[in-house]
Amino acid sequence: MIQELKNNFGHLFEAELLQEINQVGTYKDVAEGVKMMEIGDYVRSMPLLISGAIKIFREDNNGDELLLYFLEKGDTCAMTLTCCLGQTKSEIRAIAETNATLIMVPVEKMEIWAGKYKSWRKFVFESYHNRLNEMFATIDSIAFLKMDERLVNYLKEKARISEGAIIYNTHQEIAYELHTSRVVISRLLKKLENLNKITLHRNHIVIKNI
Amino acid sequence: MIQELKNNFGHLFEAELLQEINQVGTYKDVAEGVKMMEIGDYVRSMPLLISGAIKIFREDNNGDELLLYFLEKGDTCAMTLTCCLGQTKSEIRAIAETNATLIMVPVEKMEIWAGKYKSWRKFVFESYHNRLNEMFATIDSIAFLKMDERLVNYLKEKARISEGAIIYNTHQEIAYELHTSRVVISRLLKKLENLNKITLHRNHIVIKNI
DNA sequence: AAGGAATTGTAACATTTGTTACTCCCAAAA
DNA sequence: TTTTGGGAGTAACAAATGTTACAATTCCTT
Repeated sequence: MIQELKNNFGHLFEAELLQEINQVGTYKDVAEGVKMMEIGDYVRSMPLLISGAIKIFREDNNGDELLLYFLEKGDTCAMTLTCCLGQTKSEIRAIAETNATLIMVPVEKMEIWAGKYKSWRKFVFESYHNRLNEMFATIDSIAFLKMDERLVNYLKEKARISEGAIIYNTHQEIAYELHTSRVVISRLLKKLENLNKITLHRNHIVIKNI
Repeated sequence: MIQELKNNFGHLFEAELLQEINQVGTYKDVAEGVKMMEIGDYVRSMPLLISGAIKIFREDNNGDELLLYFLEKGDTCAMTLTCCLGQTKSEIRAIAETNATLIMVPVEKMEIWAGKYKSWRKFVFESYHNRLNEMFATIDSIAFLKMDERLVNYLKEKARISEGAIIYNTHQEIAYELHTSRVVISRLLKKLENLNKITLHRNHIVIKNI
């Protein structure tokens, strides 16, 4: 038994299902920055995230992109879940935000286990539920908040994900993820620095008090 | 057997499941404008939509609201699906956009059928998939489009839903659903009228060519 | 018919966000 | 050491959206 499997999913799945996952699943390491799924891709296996974080993007026809949410330990990809069954293409892009480890499960198992294991159904439904809620949060953010508030939320979330007070991003990168321009981000970050909430450095930002 | 059940879901579900739905489900009529679910509500039964349309709203702490998407014939509510299992509260508000008819199924059945019927699992997964895609479309709209384009999309969708070229809404109502102000909507509608795409009237809008 | 409320049109202005342009600074490469 | 390129700061301006105010019209109620 892969120990990480038991550690991260042991409380969710019964022993028999854990055994099955262990047999058919393959362990996989992904380095920070690696693109794990592209818009239009077909999905052949389902990832169970053991450690690290994955960021999920949406992109429009002009190549403008927007960060939707992060996947973390214990999560799975909602896109995969339905793409397998419906044979449809991915609507999102997935990039490793940090180094990540995951277990890949062949898609055929998904439907089989859904009929066989109640705990698996529960896991899948809850995954959907979580993803829907993340989407609601994203919509709230872009619909109801102004850019300065969105930026603060972004910084908080990044700090939480990376488990530290330093965010290693350029202003340009932040601008892409929030779908705005570098100048706007620089402007707002400077305001936050003047409010003594952060300090700015080349290539990184230190969170002090936001 | 309720005839509408067979007509709308007969191609999705096997005979045995249809029988079960028929036995435990209750037929329900909802008049246009009626609020069917409020944010914070607990959900006790699952609706299968037979006819009409239901609009789904998100609202922030200040009472600002935003139209997310419409449910139509053959759809069900994704919120219900997870709220039942997880015993969590609704994150959305549902209002009948037109007169609607639906079949209400007790929540207990959902999980039972998910173990028993492959067609039910397929239906539930596809419902989630459809809802996620609606959410993506909503996010695209508010993140990447300007208000004039959002308004055009809104008018198209409304016309499609109501199956006619006349939209019975005031500018104020449209403003609420798109989360902007009445003046902005009046301004943009007037532009569309000048482009000969619509004609404006008190309490309704005629779509000509958009 | 008169009064009042709701709906729409429109001007003027404020705010937010996006764009362009230029500078300086830092770090890595030559 | 010098060069080069990316990152960041900032001003000036443009565009989109939001706000306030008021007038005109229509419809409903009295």
